[in-house]
Amino acid sequence: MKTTIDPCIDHRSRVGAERRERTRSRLVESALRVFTEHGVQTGTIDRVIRTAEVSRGTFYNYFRTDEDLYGAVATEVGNELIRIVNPLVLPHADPAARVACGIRLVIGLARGNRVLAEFLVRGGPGALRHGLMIEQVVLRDIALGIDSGAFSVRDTRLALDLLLGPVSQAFHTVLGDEFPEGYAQGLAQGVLQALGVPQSKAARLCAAMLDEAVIPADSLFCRAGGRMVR
Amino acid sequence: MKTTIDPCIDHRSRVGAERRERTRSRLVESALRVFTEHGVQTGTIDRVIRTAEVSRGTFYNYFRTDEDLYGAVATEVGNELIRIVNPLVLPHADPAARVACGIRLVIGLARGNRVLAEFLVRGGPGALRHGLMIEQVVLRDIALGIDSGAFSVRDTRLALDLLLGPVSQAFHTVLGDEFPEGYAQGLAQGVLQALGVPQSKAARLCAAMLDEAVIPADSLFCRAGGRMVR
Amino acid sequence: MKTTIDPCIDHRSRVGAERRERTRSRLVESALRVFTEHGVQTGTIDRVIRTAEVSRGTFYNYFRTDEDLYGAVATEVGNELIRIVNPLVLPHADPAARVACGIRLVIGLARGNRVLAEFLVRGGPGALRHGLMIEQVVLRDIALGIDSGAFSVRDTRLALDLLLGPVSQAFHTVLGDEFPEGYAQGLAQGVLQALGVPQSKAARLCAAMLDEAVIPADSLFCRAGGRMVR
Amino acid sequence: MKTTIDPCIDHRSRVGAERRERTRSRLVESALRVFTEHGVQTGTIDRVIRTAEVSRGTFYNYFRTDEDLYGAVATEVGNELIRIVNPLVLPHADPAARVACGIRLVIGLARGNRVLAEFLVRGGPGALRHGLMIEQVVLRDIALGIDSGAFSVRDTRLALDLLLGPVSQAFHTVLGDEFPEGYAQGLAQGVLQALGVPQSKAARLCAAMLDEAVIPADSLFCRAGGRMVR
DNA sequence: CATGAATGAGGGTTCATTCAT
DNA sequence: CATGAATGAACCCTCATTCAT
Repeated sequence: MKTTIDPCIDHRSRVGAERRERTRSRLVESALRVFTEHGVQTGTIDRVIRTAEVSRGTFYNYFRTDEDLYGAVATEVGNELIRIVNPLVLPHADPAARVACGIRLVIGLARGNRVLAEFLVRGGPGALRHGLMIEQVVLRDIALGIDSGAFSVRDTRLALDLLLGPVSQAFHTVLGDEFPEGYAQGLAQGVLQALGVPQSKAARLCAAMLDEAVIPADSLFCRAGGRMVR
Repeated sequence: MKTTIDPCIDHRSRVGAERRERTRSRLVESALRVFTEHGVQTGTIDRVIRTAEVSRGTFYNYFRTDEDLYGAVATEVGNELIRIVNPLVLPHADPAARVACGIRLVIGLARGNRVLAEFLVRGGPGALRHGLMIEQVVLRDIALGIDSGAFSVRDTRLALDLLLGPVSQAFHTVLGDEFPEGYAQGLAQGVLQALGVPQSKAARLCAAMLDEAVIPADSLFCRAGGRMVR
Repeated sequence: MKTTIDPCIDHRSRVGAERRERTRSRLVESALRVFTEHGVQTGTIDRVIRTAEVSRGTFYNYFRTDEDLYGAVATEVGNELIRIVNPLVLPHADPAARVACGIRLVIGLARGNRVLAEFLVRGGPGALRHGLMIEQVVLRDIALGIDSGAFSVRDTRLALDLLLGPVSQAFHTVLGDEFPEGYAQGLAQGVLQALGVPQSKAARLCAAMLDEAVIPADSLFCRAGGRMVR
Repeated sequence: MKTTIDPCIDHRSRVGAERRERTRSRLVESALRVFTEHGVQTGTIDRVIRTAEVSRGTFYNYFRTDEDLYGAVATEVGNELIRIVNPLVLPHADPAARVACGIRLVIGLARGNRVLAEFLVRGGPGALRHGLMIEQVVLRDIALGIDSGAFSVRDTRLALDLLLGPVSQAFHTVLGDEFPEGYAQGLAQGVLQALGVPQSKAARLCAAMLDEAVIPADSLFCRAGGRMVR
């Protein structure tokens, strides 16, 4: 009605939007923590709102159902992974190098941050399918490898299974008691060979020095309480 | 006088034991069917007893909790798998051949019987750990391959992840819409290569003719309602 | 700005707290009624929530188990008894007079309000031990009587058994078909004599006029549906 | 049909009757043990048949419901009490002496045999009402005392409450941690005084020497596993 | 938007009792 | 009579979701 109050509304709505975003983040963080500690199962919401110190009603202002929440967390986890790993993978031109690098980095991250590993394990095989990580990154490099002749596999689907399968198992191993020396390199090498990269090249690529990925202190994984291990 | 009673008692207890065994089987079958159709989640018991046409109380005469039931089913599924696949794998002396054969057979079985595939997918990664299958069969052949030098992988754990990971993903693919031509052979070949078998040998082994495994009509998988597909 | 929010919050939380208190009261009342009519046994919760016209979930927002509920009711019953009887007992300086007065009043109350009698009988001997009644009132007067030489009993435990035992039986009698003329006085006199008060004094004290205790209309006992008898 | 088989039938039926009686006894014993250890509550029958090493069906050949069983046990406990106590009470001509003697003996028995005390406590106040003990023995002596002028109480019902009340509490005390010196005599004396026996006479009667009641080794109480204490 | 009391469908478990063998 | 598998009504309890304030 009065144009003079516009800036005021603007201010209010901007403040409100920020508030809203902060609350949402708190919920996602708390949910990740809860999934990590208790798995994806019944009783989640109670724990989440207690962890986030938010009321029940507030929760439902942000997520309509618990699956909605799960999807949001999985998506953000995927995006965060990309944000951390992608910059370190992209410099490599060779698709095989990219895959090797990506696998080793992800396993390294999971080792250093149990929150991540737990979530991927607890969430089941579906956890990796949410968000955009798979689509954007893995498929991109697989396609590149097939097209360039670096991989001898012919089928995209098959390649995906040969890659994600071992990585998925790796998360289990990461959480287990014993973590064999050179496991990450070995796994990456195995995957490359499975895709058709010659053993010698695979071995060489996986033995290469690797800058360890570093999780930013303000990352979702850290905010969700992941204590750095090792 | 005394001896005339014995057979009577024997008869009674034998009849009782048989009845008991039949009921237990009905429950396990029904549970497998339910897991298959609805996944491993809440609400299981109700559905199982309805499917088995058995009272609530009867259920608890056999299984103390739903996890107990799940364990029983997983164990029996594993045992049944061994019973079917093992005889066809054992004739091969070469560990690589065994692995190739085993993988292809299992995928074939899963294709032919959705009950099996669904259960393995729905049950999550844990489903394969129950029972004795892994211990007895897979580890046996992996150890054989490592010891004989057929595989170049050094670590058992690593080898296991490189093998079970892709197979696990394969079950997903089996249930999906598209099943690429030559997928099973491709996957087996990939696994062999991952384990360090030279590409040429891997390709040859996986292209070999293979007697399709046949599921006995009285098998748990069939009793549980698996419609044969293709 | 800030201060204008506070009253709002205050208001909300006050309304919430009141509502909560009302619901809790409804549950306790209903429970007392149920214990009274059906005894303390299995099947309580269902009946309570039906009587209180409250959902199952609501019940568990207030009491974690049925024993929890029982404890709450017993405690409140005890407290209510004290609240009613104590003011009439305290004016007496003589411990023997206090005991006589207390016993007669309680029996009178039980006669006038079956809810009370039923609960004390159904709840078993443990019902009287909850809350603070015994500790605060009975033991206080017994100790007084022993110390002042009014009672010849020496042991507190013994005195308690000689007092609570007959009173406990009295509740049964109150609920029975026949209630002998002068029963309450007789019982009180017997207890005093048991404690060592001379027969003549005991008789005199128990024959004294007694203002009947009156149960406030808003008392738990009335709210729980006790129809006044006689 | 044939008269010649009569003796045979007789023999068979006699043997059968004995068998039957033995099984019934086993069940009653087991039930007493179970009531003693777990109280009178749900889950009884399972425990009883397991203790008696008898099948479910057999149980129902002897008792139609669980209350039926409880009644049988209470009755037998009462009868056994009479069988042990009565012979030691009857020699006394004075009703006051009889009551004093009876109370002291019963408390002594309960002290020496926890099975007895537990059952009487667990079973609630109703336990003493079953069977014939009360009718035959207690009432007999109370009537005697009133008629002879030994007791000044006038009402039978009142006298019963003044007697059974304290005894009932005594069972609780017997099971408690501390058992005051001279408790049994004190309680008996208190009861006598309550009934109107002069303090001096009551004190004298309760201080008299007392042959301790001895529980026959083949008594129900012993067979039910009561370890003798003290 | 925040709050938290209330909801109630949904699931799990027990146990007295029946009944075919 | 003995047996024990089967029954199912009756309970207890949880938790995702709604809604008045």
